[in-house]
Amino acid sequence: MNDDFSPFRLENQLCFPLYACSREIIKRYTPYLDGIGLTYTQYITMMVLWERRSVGVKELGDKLFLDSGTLTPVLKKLEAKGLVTRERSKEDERSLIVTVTEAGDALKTQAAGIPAQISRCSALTPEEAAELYRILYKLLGREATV
Amino acid sequence: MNDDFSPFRLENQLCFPLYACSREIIKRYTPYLDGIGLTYTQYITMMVLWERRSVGVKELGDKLFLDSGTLTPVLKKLEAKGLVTRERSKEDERSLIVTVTEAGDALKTQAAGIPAQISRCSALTPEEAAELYRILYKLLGREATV
DNA sequence: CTCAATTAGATTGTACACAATTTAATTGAG
DNA sequence: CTCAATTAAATTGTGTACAATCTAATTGAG
Repeated sequence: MNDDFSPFRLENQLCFPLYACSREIIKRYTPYLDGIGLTYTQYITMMVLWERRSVGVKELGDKLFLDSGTLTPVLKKLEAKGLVTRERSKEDERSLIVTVTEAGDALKTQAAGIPAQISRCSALTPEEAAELYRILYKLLGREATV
Repeated sequence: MNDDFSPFRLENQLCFPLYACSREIIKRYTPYLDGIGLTYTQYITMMVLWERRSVGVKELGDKLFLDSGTLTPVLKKLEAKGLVTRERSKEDERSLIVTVTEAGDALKTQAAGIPAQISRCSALTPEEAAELYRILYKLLGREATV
C-alpha cells in the first residue's frame, strides 16, 4: 500500500532532513547562546562582525543569506544591547555601516567555547562532517573554502 | 590577521550552511507551493497526511520535529482551507486527531510534479544526494531508511 | 479508589524569515 | 545636466518556531 519510493514520502525528500537538522542544531546552540544573551541569528551576525569589525548591511545580508527585512530588527536589537553601532555611509548615504563596539568585541571571549562544545555532540565522524560541509556549500552554490 | 581555521569563522561551522541551505531549498519550493496555495510547513504536514490519512498531533509533531505551539496554528489554517478535519480522540480526549479531507487528498494530484522539479535543480550528483541524506539522518539521530 | 504526577494541546510572548511595498540616495542614458 | 531606472534600507503584513505557561484528561502509586 505505502510505496516506499513515493516522491511524497517525507523520508524520500532532501529538503525535510535539511530543514529538521537545521532547527535541531540551532536548538543545541540555544542553551549556550542564552548564556551570552544572543539568539542564533544575532550570534551569526556577531560572528561576521568579529571577523570583519565593520560591514554594510547589504554585504552582511549576502554573507548570511538574509535581507534587510530580517536584518534591520536584528541589528537594532544588537545596537540596543550596545554590541554594535549603525551609521550611514559617508560615501553613499543609502548604505548603512554596522560596526562592532568594544563591548561587542568583548563578547567574543565569552563565546569562545561554544563552537567546540556543539561539534562535540554531533555524533558525526570528521570525514562525515567534512563531506556534509562540502555538499552543503555545493548546494548553496558557493565554494566551500573561502 | 584573519585565521582561516578560527572556530568563529562562519565558514568553519556546520550549523551555518545547514541553516542557509535549509532556507534556500525552501525558497526554491515556494513558487511551486504558491501554485497549490500551501506554505512549506503546510506542505510537509500534508505529506504526512497523504500517506497516513489520519494522525494525532503528537505523532505528527514527532515526525516533523514540531510542537503544538507551531502545529496548532498550521492545522487550523489547513482546516480553514478545508483540507483537514480536527477532532478529539474518542479513546483519549486529550489527543487531537487530524484527518485529510477529500479536498485535501485531491490536492496531492496537483502537487504531483513538485518533488521532481525541485530535485532537478539541486546540482548534486545522485551519490552526493544519497550521502547528504544519510548524514543528515544520522545527525537527526534517526535511521535513514524507515 | 484518589490525588499527585504526567500527558496532550492550546495559548502567550518573543524573534525571526520573507514577500511586497515604500522611501531616499545614486546612477546613467540621452 | 536631468529624470527615469536602479539600489539600499526600512516598513508592513503574514506565517512560522519555540520556550514557557495553562488547561483538561488520564494514569498510577499507595
